Amino acid sequence: MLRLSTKGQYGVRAMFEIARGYPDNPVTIRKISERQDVSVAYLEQILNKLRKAGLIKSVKGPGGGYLLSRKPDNISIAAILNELEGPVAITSCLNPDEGCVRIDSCVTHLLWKELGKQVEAFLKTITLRNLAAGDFVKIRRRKSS
Amino acid sequence: MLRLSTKGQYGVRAMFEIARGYPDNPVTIRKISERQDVSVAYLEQILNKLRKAGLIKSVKGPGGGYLLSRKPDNISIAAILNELEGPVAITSCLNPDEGCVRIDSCVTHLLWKELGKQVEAFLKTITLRNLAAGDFVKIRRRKSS
DNA sequence: AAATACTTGACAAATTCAGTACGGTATTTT
DNA sequence: AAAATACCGTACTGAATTTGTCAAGTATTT
Repeated sequence: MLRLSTKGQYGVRAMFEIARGYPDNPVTIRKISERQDVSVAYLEQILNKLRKAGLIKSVKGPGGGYLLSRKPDNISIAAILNELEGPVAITSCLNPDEGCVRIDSCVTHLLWKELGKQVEAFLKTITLRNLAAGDFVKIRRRKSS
Repeated sequence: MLRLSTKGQYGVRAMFEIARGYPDNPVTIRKISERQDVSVAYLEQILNKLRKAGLIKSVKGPGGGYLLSRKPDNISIAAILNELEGPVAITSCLNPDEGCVRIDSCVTHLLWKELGKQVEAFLKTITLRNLAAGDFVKIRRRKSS
């Protein structure tokens, strides 16, 4: 359950590759494709979205490719996934675009909302730099009510 | 992103209704259907799985219905969703049944694994009793590395 | 001018989801 | 015993989503 689409997965991996060229060594789509084993055509769709979102910028011509727009420790996994898959929404009625007819009577509404918040918070704490270094934030649980 | 299927959602809501009859007041499918606005036929599929998993038991005949097998504070949301949707697996390669060909080279493997663990841990702390009472565990974040 | 790269939109096969339909079986009440 | 009530199980299907591919551009540098 709770699976992420391939677009999101590939997107993060692509960003990781682009981060390797930071700050001024453009990485071509072809290189990303080879290293991460994803087709060039599919990557184009993904990178296009990320570029429009301002997370990366492109340099044309020979020697060109993609570059990070910001520092690796300033780009979170949450930011990447948000562009490719939209915000975390455990249920469709939690999606801002849709709406919930039975919020008041729904006993689970708050539960899913809270879960979504937890996930989002976690993904916000992980940046491309953390990813490259392999160090993730550990969370300590504690009852509060 | 990260949406839960309706089976999981309806399953939790159905369990909530059954919990209302705890400890010895069987709740019929029809009642659950009316209260939660889910078709009887669809609920049958869902409750069947939960019964086989031992979370609920059924009483036949007039006056019959479904009962919780254990105390409400001993049934977690994680347990319910696990039966209906399988374990949390952010990526298909984290599903125990499948497998990952590129674990070693995959930079994101640990990230998704960690996220899955966090989600699972959260859902384990919430029980049907918490759900009925509306009190959820709050988590406090803290850097550890 | 050629080579290299990025850009865009349409399209389609495959998979998953959400739910229905139907034909049972078991138990209790009258 | 029969009727009523309730659960059990499989098969099927229409719709939506996912996961890509394909084709035909446009832009920039050497």
